Amino acid sequence: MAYRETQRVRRRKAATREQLLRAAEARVRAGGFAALQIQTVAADAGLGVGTVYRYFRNRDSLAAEVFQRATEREVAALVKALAVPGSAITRLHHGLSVFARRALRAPRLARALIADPVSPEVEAQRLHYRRDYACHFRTLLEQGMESGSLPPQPAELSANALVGAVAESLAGPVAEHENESEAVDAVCRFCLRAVGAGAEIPAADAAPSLEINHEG
Amino acid sequence: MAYRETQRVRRRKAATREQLLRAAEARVRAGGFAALQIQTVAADAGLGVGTVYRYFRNRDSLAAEVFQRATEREVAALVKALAVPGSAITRLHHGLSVFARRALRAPRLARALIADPVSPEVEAQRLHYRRDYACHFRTLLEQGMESGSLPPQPAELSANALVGAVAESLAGPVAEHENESEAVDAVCRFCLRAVGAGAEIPAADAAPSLEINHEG
Amino acid sequence: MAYRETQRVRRRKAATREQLLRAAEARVRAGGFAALQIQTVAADAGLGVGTVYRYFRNRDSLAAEVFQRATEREVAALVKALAVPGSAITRLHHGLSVFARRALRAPRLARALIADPVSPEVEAQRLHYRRDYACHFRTLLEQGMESGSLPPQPAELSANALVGAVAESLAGPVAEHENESEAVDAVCRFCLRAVGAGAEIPAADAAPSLEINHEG
Amino acid sequence: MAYRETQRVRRRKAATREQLLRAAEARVRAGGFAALQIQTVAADAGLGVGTVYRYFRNRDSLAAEVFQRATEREVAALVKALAVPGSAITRLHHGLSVFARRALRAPRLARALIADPVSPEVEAQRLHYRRDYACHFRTLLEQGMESGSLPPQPAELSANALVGAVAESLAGPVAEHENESEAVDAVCRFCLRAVGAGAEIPAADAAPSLEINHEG
DNA sequence: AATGAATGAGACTTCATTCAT
DNA sequence: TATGAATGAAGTCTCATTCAT
Repeated sequence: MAYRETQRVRRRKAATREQLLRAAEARVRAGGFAALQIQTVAADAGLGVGTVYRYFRNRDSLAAEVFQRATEREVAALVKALAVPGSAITRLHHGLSVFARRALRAPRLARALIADPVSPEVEAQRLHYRRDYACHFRTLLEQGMESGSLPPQPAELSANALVGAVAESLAGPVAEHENESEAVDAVCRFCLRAVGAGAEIPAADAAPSLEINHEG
Repeated sequence: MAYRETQRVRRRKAATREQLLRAAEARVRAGGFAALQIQTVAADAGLGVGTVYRYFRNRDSLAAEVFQRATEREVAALVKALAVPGSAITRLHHGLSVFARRALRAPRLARALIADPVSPEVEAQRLHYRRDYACHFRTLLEQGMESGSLPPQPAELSANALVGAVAESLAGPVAEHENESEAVDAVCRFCLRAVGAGAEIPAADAAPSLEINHEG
Repeated sequence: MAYRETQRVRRRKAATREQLLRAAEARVRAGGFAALQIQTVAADAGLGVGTVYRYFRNRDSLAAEVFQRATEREVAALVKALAVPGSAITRLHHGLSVFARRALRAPRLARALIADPVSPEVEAQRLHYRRDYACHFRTLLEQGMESGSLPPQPAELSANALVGAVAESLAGPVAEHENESEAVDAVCRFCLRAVGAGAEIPAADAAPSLEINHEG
Repeated sequence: MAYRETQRVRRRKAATREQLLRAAEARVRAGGFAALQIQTVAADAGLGVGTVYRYFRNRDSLAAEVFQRATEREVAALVKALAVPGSAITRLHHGLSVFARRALRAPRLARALIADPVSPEVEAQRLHYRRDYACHFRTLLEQGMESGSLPPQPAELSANALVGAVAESLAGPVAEHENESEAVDAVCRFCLRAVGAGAEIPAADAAPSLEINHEG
């Protein structure tokens, strides 16, 4: 009756890891990366401190994985949003809209991913994933420039500026808005104008209205 | 005699306070608010730790004042930049250009003021001063809208978006640029288009070229 | 059938125990008793940590047994070396030579057995086995004294001093030697003189040259 | 009334440092370097944990200094003992006698200095100081060899062997002795014979009888 | 019987703050 | 008034041991 890593155990382990990551992300979501503390996370997950170290080499590794997962989720949501038919500008609009909405719903998390001071290990993740993220905006911008529908501009810088504009206005520490939808619309218009697509901004009532699934 | 003594003392106290604030800001400039540590600051200023507590109630108070002074300096620089003759858009352009350049020269400080996680006490300062800061952009935007040279838009949100766009693209953790002047120009154009002044963007060689005095 | 089953099981259990002890000793050999960690040993042996506790009550028990086996092996090697024909001094020379060579080949292990700080449980083992070990030297010394070929001396103390002299000079933390054989010879001469057999030291080329089998 | 580091404060600081080093050494003296724990030492010294770190960079630094001081004291005692008039052998005898007595009085400390496993930082100290220590024995041995009163032998190895012989027989984990003076005498004789000075060993009642001051 | 996931006591270290000088 | 010595709460990480599977 030798020990076998049963299906059940494996599932439980995966669940524990998941639990830890969820607890960790919940903390980050509420208080940024400074709030990701081993003891707290362990307690939140209903586990012992030592257990955390069975699943993650150290605090930074846990933080890096929280970062990675959250960012990948954002990237996935963006990619999905961009997968609509239409011109580069239309798709950019969709992407911005989704990004904006998500930032609005989880502002502290958005800031954490975009601007929180983090350890070098996590910073590396940031560089990696942000490049990935910005890349999608960049590609659209380049398409738009090629087709002549967007004026020439440094795509990389514009992409970062878009991220900054949305994040700061909707999820920044001083952000404030009465009506969420209006804020999203306004930021989208701001961004589209910013990249030079102002003329083609659809009417407000034609704005993309996608459902958002924050766990997706 | 007694009076002069008092005055001399008062002057010395002011100088000590100044020293501490300078040392503290230098740290923030290099490593954000996390780098503002009492012992380090005291040592940098050539003073004792206890002395810090004679001039500031606690670490947060010191941080708040560093924050305040730095922001006030930024506001002053902005106000000065906006004090040029010309249309709202021209002045906005000047303001953005100055803001961008300053962010570029002191990126870590810019991030610290705009996005670093801080204690509630400092966060209050942020709210106060950022409102002040954005107000100047807002006023110009409102003027532009009134005169019809800018399309209608929520001024507050646009102002924040401008700050975010500049900060993230020039001073953000992923910011990267080969040529500083070009980056500044590009961001300015991005911003002017964003607020709807795209058509009136001056040629690059007509861009405002102001000297910057970082201590000013 | 049932009997053979039992025997097979018994053999397997013995093999597992052996595996653990081997892995544990390997660690001690490399890093002393501090390097004997349950998790490491289990992993090295390709077994689970829980399994370790099936075969040993706790860490100290495992350490004690590692200690015992290693010391017994040393004692056996010594006894074998002493089982040569010849005078007490000749045999002592053989013994020292073997001891020295073994210490030289496994210095960290030698230090672990002789000097590493260990738990009281293991310390008890040390006392027991070291007495056993020294006993053989002691016996020879006493024979030598009786026969008049060695001057009177407290045999127990001399025996310990011999162990210390060899261990420290060949396996001590500051030990250093260019040529192993010469070092062994030199220590042997040192020891023989120490016990008062200086005059009878054989020429270097007549030194005993025994094969050493470290697993034996 | 500017703060001045008064004589009194300076003295108190020195006293605190001393207190910490004493407490630390006391622990080492009782339980080896493993017993040198920050919390324990702080408590023993009647100080807070943080205070330890005002005086020592970290645990290893404290350990290194304990090591250094203790070893320097041993070296000094040895040097003083060797500063008697007489032949190399006479002086060697004095030195061994002092070394032996000190090892006997503080056996755990002696073992800690000579054989305890320590961090690389402390190990470096060991190498440095042991070389220093052995050097004195070595010099005498070399003098003896030159003058023909000692047979040729590798001085370095002999010196280490002397240290090992004394330490193991008097301070080793298995050391045991009814009469301290006799043990010291016996070891000295053992050592003198070992280096080839057997014939010149003074009568037991002519053995050097130096006072020992362990704090000296 | 074997396993390894879970545990938590215990060690180290940092840094804001206090207080005697 | 200025100082910096002293403090200890809080955070990270390790590793022997237990226990459900």
